Amino acid sequence: METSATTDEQQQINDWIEAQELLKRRLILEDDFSWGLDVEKLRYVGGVDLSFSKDDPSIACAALIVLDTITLKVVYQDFSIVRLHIPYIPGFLAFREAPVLLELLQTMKCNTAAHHLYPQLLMVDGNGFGLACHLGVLADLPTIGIGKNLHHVDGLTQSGARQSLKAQNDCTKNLVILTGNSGNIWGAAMRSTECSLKPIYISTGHRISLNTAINVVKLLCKHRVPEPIRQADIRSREFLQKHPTVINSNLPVKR
DNA sequence: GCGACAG
DNA sequence: ATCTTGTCGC
Repeated sequence: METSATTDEQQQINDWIEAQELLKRRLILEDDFSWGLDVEKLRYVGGVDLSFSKDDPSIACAALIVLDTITLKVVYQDFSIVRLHIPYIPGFLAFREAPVLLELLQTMKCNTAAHHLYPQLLMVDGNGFGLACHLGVLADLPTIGIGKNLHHVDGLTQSGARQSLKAQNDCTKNLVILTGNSGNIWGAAMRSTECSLKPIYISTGHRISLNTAINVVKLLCKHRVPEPIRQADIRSREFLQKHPTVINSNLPVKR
């Protein structure tokens, strides 16, 4: 029995790996949108995040917020409290968090009153090469991944990234491109605020180049974490505290 | 083979 | 992700 359970889990992982391979083929790694870095044209940027209940770690509040790039104010927000059935496994975060977030996006798209605020670009917490790519392809949106930590991949490590930042001769540079052992560029580590030693990790999700992603992040960094992500983080946590028992059961439930 | 490992 | 106080500074 135990061996069959293990086999099922392994099969699950294999399915996920295959799904990721298919998604990877659909990725667009260059700028694919009509707006430039002009805030008059890039007006609405979204941010998504999940907060978890301290009592029951399977209960989460997902948030989608949209920010006006000119005022840096929140112009739209929506939340969904759900019970997650898929565990957190490093490397497979998207399979746990993407479904709720896609649903929040879909709800907004169908809402005629809010439709004009639908984000032109989405910032996702986590590293781009995981959740942000996943969401970008499935929602067909330009996405940027913002990690507060680095998921170790292709020989990259958090301490290595920090050393690279520190080792730079040019003191004015607070950004380092992260190239893995394979030669692939995975993203960038950036000190987004003068007073923050700890960098954030920026990476490409979908339909955007790393260079543009970095510039958009700089544009929206009032604090260490860019504002769309920060607001999604703050507000999802706050919503969960205010509505601790209202669980959305409209997600697929295991039977 | 083992460990490291986004949220 | 979550558990957590005070404290320093603009």
